[in-house]
Amino acid sequence: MNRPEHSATFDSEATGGRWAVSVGGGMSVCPGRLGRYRVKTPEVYTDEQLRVVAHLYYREQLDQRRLGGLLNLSQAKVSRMLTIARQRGIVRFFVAECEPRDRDLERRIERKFDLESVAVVRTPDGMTPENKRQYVAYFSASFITSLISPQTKVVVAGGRSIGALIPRLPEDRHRGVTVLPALGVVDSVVAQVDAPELGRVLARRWGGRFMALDTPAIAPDRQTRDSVLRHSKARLVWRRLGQADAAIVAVGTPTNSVFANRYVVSDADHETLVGCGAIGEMCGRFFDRRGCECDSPWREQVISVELEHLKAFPQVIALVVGGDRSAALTAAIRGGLLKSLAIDVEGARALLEYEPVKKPRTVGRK
Amino acid sequence: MNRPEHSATFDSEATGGRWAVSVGGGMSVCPGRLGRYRVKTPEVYTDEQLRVVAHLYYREQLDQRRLGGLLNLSQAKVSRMLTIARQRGIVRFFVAECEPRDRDLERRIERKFDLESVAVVRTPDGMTPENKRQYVAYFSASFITSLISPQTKVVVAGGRSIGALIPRLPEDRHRGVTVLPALGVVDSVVAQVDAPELGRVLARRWGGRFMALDTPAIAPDRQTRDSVLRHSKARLVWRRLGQADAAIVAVGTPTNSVFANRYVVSDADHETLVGCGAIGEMCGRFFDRRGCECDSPWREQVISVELEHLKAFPQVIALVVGGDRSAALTAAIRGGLLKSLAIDVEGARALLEYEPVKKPRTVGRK
DNA sequence: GTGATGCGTGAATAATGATGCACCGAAAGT
DNA sequence: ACTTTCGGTGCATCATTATTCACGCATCAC
Repeated sequence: MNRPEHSATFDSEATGGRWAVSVGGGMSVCPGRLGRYRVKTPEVYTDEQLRVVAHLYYREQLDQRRLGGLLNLSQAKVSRMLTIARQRGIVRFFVAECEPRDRDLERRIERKFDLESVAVVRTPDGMTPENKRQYVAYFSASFITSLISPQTKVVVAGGRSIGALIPRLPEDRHRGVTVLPALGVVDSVVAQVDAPELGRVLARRWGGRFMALDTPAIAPDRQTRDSVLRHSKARLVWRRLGQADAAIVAVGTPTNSVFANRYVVSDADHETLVGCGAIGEMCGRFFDRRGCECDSPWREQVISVELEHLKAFPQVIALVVGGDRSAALTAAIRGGLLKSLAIDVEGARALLEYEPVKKPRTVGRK
Repeated sequence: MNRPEHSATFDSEATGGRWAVSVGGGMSVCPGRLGRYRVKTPEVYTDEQLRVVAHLYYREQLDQRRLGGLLNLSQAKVSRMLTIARQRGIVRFFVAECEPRDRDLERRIERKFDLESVAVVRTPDGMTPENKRQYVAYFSASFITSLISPQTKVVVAGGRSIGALIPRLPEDRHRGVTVLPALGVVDSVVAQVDAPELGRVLARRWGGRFMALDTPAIAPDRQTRDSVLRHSKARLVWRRLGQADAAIVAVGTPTNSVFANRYVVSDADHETLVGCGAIGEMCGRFFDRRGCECDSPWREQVISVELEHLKAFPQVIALVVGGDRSAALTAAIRGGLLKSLAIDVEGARALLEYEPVKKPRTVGRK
């Protein structure tokens, strides 16, 4: 009981994807597996037929069921025809330009700090910090992904920002990286945002393998740490940490770090650290305003990737949300700890405006 | 729930504007009561917010739930924001132009027959007759509506075509017409497409009132008819029929009319009618090729609007689907029975090509 | 203050759209 | 000729989106 639908003609610029989207003046049909479909889904429907269906659906606003009734098509068929109509560009969506990144700030930061690449994400006003993290994570995900080569070793730190980031990273089964956590388990109570957890997820996501670092992030004292590293099989992993190709890290402050938040950084500890000149933290290690690790007892207890190693990585990307990290960030950058940065507008502005208390003793670039 | 054959469904409550649609080069934000909303729903959201949501939804293809999670909005809110984004034109749909009407044929018919206005609807190939009716009805609905002034008296005939039309007529609570059926009940078994039924529906649809004609469409004989009209209170209604401002009618043939289809038009009757020169039918009345009512017994028994009255109406719109009505149509037009016409391409072509023949042999018999 | 009134909201729910699946017929392969 | 393959289809079902509903919070009139 059907349409003698036949009258093959025209050029169907078949496209994969689902929605033909156009933005601003130009128009970009969504990508996808073109050639395949071109062959697999030939001219089953006339452009004219699709136009009619599209017209009735989008302009006349008939729902698919009614529309099908009118043209004697099943609802499923209408749905499929609409998909094809979008693919062929018979229907296009124009979305007002919304540039989620501030290119200008990016340039300025890149120039000022001589960073490899910077993403500054515009966050809508009135977001809660958590929203902001999610938002920035979302919009910097592809940026960050693009900075990491397939088949490499990637170190992943923990924290809420990175915790927000990982699930947004585009799945990519062919990236096949080796993921290592920047540090071990911080607490017996495993948090979702601990580096090992995140690493595991990332490895799964990118179809890579994960190497666990089954050590505590912090040992009670130096001896313990050394023996852990000497005897444990984790030693291997730990050493590989130093030879990774890239790292995705967050930047903390003495008052706001993984440890400060979840741990024992007593007021006393805090004072000690500040006394040592600590101004920021990365991967569990505190550094001064030159970006050099502080020579505090912490240093002897932490089991994580070393700052000196980070410096040597071809790529180290920091994900920072918020405007209270300028000092730490500046220090880390000046110290050559970072190569790239993803940050929100607020943070970017603060960073640009931040003036180190003392003369910025620009430690040479990496 | 499958194939509702043809919808006995109601009207889809056109809920104001749902989609901002743009076509071709121009762009029209969906109508609806913008002004109203503009006032009722002032700048609750900034354009920027809407852009972000629209971007994430249309370009990044997040579903509303995920998107809401990202921005900390309920799914419902996202849905509403998208609606507003469409209304404000932040999102626009471009649909390839699809001209459902054939302007050229319309011109030619208007010119050739000196009709007031003509709509020729392009029907896709391979439709069943029922589909075609639905389709033509759909696309001629606004055309027909535009020809009928508010606050006037409208006569409505029956039949499948008009039955398909009525539910497609745009709702318009301010039209406030008075609807009268072209004729009474044809049978004790009321069909959905009988004039009284259709009239009722139309009146509801246009927020007007309906005047019932509680008489049979056909009386057994002249006496009965006269007495029905004399005594019945329907007389009033019947007389008003003659004073209406507009009519929406179909055109039948002696072999294919309301009566032929549903009733007693025996072969004998048929012969009688043809003998009288009947070539077409409208509102239960048969006419010859000059458009004059045939002087057959039928004429004395029918209780319906008179052709002479139709002639006097400022507006009479015929809705015709199919190419087998050319003779009847030509006669009706030549006789001045019609002012406007809505027809499909096939019918239009047939009409233009049709050449009246002297011999009443023209009526193709089946 | 004390209701009214209106607007915006999320949760629940209804409506609508997309898709997995089995089936069918045509064309290709054996 | 028979079998296989493959695109295309409708149905049933699942997923997503729109809307209904009751509520909370503000403003406004009394």
